Amino acid sequence: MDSGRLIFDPSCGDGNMLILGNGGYVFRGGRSAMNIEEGSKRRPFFTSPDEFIEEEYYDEQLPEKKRRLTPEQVHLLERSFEMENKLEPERKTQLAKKLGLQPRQVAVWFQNRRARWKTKQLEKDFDLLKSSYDSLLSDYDTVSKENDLLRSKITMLTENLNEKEPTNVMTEEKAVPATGDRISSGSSGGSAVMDVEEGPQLMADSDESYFPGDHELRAIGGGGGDCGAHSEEGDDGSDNGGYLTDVLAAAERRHQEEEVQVGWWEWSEKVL
DNA sequence: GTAGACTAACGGTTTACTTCA
DNA sequence: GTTGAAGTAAACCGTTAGTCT
Repeated sequence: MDSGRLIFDPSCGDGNMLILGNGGYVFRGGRSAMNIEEGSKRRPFFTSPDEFIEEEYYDEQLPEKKRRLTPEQVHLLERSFEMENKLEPERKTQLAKKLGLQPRQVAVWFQNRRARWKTKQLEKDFDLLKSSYDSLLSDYDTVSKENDLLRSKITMLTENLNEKEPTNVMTEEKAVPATGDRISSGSSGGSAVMDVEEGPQLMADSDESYFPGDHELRAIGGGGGDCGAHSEEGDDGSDNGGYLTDVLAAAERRHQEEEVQVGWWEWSEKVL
């Protein structure tokens, strides 16, 4: 950065050292210099470049305390910052001239302004993520409740079915489409079959934490197959689009990689 | 009088670029 | 022409300290 070269400025009668950085100057040789003068005099940092150059004023100013920029100076700097938050040397010089500031001051102002902007931006991003997370959580609650409802429906319907057809309804192993048809034909909830297909994961993990991490994904993924249930109609358990769906799909894929698949019937036999 | 927020300015570090051997 | 060291300038970061409410 400001390579901080120390030079002796002959224009200063009192032999104060100036620190040169970026071709600019800083009129104090360090923080201790700030205490030399008590802050009884109130005047703008530099009202104009001419005043700065003027030796008498300059000498008077040397041990000056920190001064706030005037509203006009800040306004102009802000406008300039809005146009472009990086400062090319030429623009810096122009601004400095216009504002009656040192180029170094303009550079510092931009630096601090970028830092403030970044902080604000981080706060915004945080709020955005938080609201996204809250909404996801609320979606999950909804889906979870709906899934519970559908599960109890299926339990009820399956019991009814078993009572009516006690023969080997449950014996066929790889007949998910057929069973799906069968069950959905017996109820209004065609989605129930698709939803419950992933049931074991929900059963296993539904009490897991909502917080980020593998467990969360798996917990959400547990309701995962029920992306469809998320929609009000809950018809087909597929492709609702949106972030939630993506997350659930990803969790589902991950889950499939990690765990042995359990067929619907196998699971239903255990659970129901 | 004081605590806390804001902000001008600093020093250190990193990075990109230029110059030169 | 290429390469590595040295120099320079600017950005970023964390911090300090004056100002203001």
